[in-house]
Amino acid sequence: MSQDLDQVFAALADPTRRAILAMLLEDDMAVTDVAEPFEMSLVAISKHLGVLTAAGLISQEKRGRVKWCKLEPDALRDASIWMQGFGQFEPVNLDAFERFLQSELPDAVEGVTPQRE
Amino acid sequence: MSQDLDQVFAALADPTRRAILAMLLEDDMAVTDVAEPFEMSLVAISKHLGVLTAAGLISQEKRGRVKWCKLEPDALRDASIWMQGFGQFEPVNLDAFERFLQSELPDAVEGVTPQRE
DNA sequence: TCGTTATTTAACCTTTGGGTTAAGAGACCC
DNA sequence: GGGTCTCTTAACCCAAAGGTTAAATAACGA
Repeated sequence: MSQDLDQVFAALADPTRRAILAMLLEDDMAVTDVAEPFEMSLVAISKHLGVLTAAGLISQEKRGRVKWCKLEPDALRDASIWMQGFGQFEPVNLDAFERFLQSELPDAVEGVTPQRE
Repeated sequence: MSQDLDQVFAALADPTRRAILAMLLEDDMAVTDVAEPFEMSLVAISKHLGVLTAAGLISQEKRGRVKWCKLEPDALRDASIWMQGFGQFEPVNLDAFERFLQSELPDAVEGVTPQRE
């Protein structure tokens, strides 16, 4: 479905959301912990997580009072296939990927919302 | 750069723009010809082309009074690499890609902006 | 030079997106 | 039960996105 791609690409268009996905690549996380490194309210992060969930990029499971966020990389499959139709891109160049992570992981979040002090 | 990815993914999030890219996969086209199959104004298409150009996904070259639009698939490379970091996706499954094209090419544009008569 | 074709700019409108704060709902602990 | 922790909902704000029509620009063809 075309609107699935809409949602996936739109979700990926935000640097905060991409950073969240990169964090979840390491491990499942609770909402509060996801929010911790960002310079924005928990509510904002909660909304971002809602967008990611709607796009199918993560799933959220509530256990007790904490809601666990889990990466669902399969949601990227269709988008990836779509893009590959435009050209043969590297067979998983992990080095290049690492560089992206460097520029998008929590540490780099200050770059996203530049604020001194 | 993180904002490059912002622009690329944001550009891809719109079905009209993805349809345009799919059209350009076949051949370079003039702005008017790109606009022809869509049920929206030429101005709107011109703006979409501006977004695609800003994202680097196409280039536009003016020859005489017509501006030619050309696909620049390399712009997808970084985005593709980013996504592949989340999983090994099919080594270019062209069948799957064809299906996407079917659902996004001009004929399917009515599905995008559903309007009878 | 004049009308036509190709495209953009300007001005506008409405919806969506990303953020805020304040209040609410559940689950936990004592 | 009362306080606390986790997360969402509600109400709001502002900027950006996607569309419109009307007017401007620029190249062509006669």
